[in-house]
Amino acid sequence: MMQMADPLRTLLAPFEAAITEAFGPDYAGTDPQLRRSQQPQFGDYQANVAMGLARLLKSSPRDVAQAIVAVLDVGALCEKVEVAGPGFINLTMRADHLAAAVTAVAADEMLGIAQADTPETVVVDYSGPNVAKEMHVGHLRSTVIGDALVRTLGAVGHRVIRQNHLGDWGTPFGMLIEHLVDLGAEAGGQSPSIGDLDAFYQEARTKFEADTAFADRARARVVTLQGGDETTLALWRALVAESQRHFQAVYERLGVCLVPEDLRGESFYNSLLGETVEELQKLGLLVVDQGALCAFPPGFVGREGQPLPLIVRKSDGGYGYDATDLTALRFRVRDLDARRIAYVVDARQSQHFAMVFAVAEQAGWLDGDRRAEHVAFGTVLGPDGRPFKTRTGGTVKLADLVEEAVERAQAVVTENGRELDISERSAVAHAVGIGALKYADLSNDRLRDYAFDWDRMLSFDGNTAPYLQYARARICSIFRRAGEEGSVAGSGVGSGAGSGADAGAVVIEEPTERALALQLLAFDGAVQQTAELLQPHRLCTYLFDLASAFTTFYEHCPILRADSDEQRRSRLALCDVTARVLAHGLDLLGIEAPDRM
RNA sequence: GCGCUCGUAGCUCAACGGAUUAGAGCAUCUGACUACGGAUCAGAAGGUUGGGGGUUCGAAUCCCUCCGAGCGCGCCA
Repeated sequence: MMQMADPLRTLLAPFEAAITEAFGPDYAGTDPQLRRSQQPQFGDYQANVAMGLARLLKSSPRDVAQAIVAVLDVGALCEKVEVAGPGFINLTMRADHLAAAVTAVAADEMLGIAQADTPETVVVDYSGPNVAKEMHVGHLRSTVIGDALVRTLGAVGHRVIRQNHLGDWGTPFGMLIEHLVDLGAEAGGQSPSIGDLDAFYQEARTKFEADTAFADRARARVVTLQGGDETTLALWRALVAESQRHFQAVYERLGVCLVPEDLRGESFYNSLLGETVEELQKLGLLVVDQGALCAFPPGFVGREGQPLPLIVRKSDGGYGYDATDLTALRFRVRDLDARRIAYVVDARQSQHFAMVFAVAEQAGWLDGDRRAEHVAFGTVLGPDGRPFKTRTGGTVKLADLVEEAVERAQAVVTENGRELDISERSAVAHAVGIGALKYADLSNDRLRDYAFDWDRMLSFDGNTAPYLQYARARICSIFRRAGEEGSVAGSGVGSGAGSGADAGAVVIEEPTERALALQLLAFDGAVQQTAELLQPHRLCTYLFDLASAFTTFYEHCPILRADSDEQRRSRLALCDVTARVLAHGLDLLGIEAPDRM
């Protein structure tokens, strides 16, 4: 375990000790409320605890702050500690300590990311496409946000279980299977390639609505499917397999972690639905209402003010998604032993999940130790401020979106890329296009709707993936140059990050070096916050600020032409850590960082 | 009708209940280069944080209310 690098962590213990010493054991464990200072004039960090504490102590905030500072032992860390304003404690770090802390980060494979004291099993439910339908822009957010959370939660030491809640069961499959039969699948024994999944779905739907005989067959087919008829199941499996090939192709193109083993579709829970009903019934949580078996979680009312049910079993004896979601939650708690379950699903389903979670709490599946969270997100909007559609008003297919992103990136890279051969140019276009697409989604607060804009997301200026990738590529270029100058044999750019072969001990002298160091040390905090709040945009903001801090440093501080060899090696070390943090941070977002662009 | 979410600079977005001056990026205007990658940097201008109350030493943030936008609200998922 590396020593703590982030001063916000290092300062914690001295502050807690000082608070206890100043005010007695009753105040042990008081949060000192340490923060980065917003402005340089207020130091590097500040503690805001005095204002709140003054209220409890019936004292003035400044006196409380003074009392803490009087016994605060941070001489090895800080060069200045002062009480300011209403009672802020402003801390200015010693340059040698910052330098040592950055050096510690450089020596750490995790770049300062602390591992959870008590690792938890976290289930992340994301992507969730529907069989026989192509993934569309609506699946982009769930897939991209979920994947970033999977990576980030894993990075802080949790055991992450991915669950792709495939829509592979239910009433639509009657018509889909009948349509498949009409196409001759049953006779030939070989499933036809579905090709255009959406067209297939639409054809089935059209027939279902126009042809009553077909509709009757479809409804009957649902019953035989759920009854376990082998012939029907074979057709269903063919349908699912064909769809899975499509999904997996998109996942691989998009570079998300999901693999076939992560698929746990609705059909999986079919055999467990009865147990769920039984258990809820024993607990006395179910009542029959209008022929359906319902749970009525308290506090939810419908249009007429009547209690709103979760329909655990429909009046026709079948099961809907209320039952499936309850069963899936129970399975995740009981069989997967989840402590935390994150549902990365559209915000429009918030009431549904609130009700599912409420019933799960009544059933004792969730409690203080086991929590479920709806990681809700808003809609992707087009230029008109309405949900993003194609020019003809159709849904935007995810696969098309991905290809267009790569094509547009290809054009930009071709225009600007230097010394890149064809194959490298293509790889860079892929990294930039996919990165831009993902970053545009991740960099906004997920709860808000966001406006989709190709030009903005692919710009090299502003809070975009290309800007971050470019900042890192420039650093790689410095190391290539350093290598060419022959100062250190074998100095090159590693695949994952910059190379530190030419780097030495960090020395902090210039203000821009100091600002960069402070930002580098905040990586851990940004990652922890992202994992705790499940908000990837926090990591995006951090990385953008880091890239900005780097370019400022880069403008002000000559690196290869530094005044001394020691200074040069120190600055190369800062470059190296910056490149590695950028690459690692982007990787946590599921974004590649090419060495050259 | 009830409920959920959102409302911050011309545009796109940040901001853990904290500091005189609410931050960035686009766009606009000024500057700086034969460059450690100009796919850059420095600076200016631009906001009664939708309106109004309240809590607090301190509010964009918490509470109430009104206005506006979006989305939900019984057997589809």
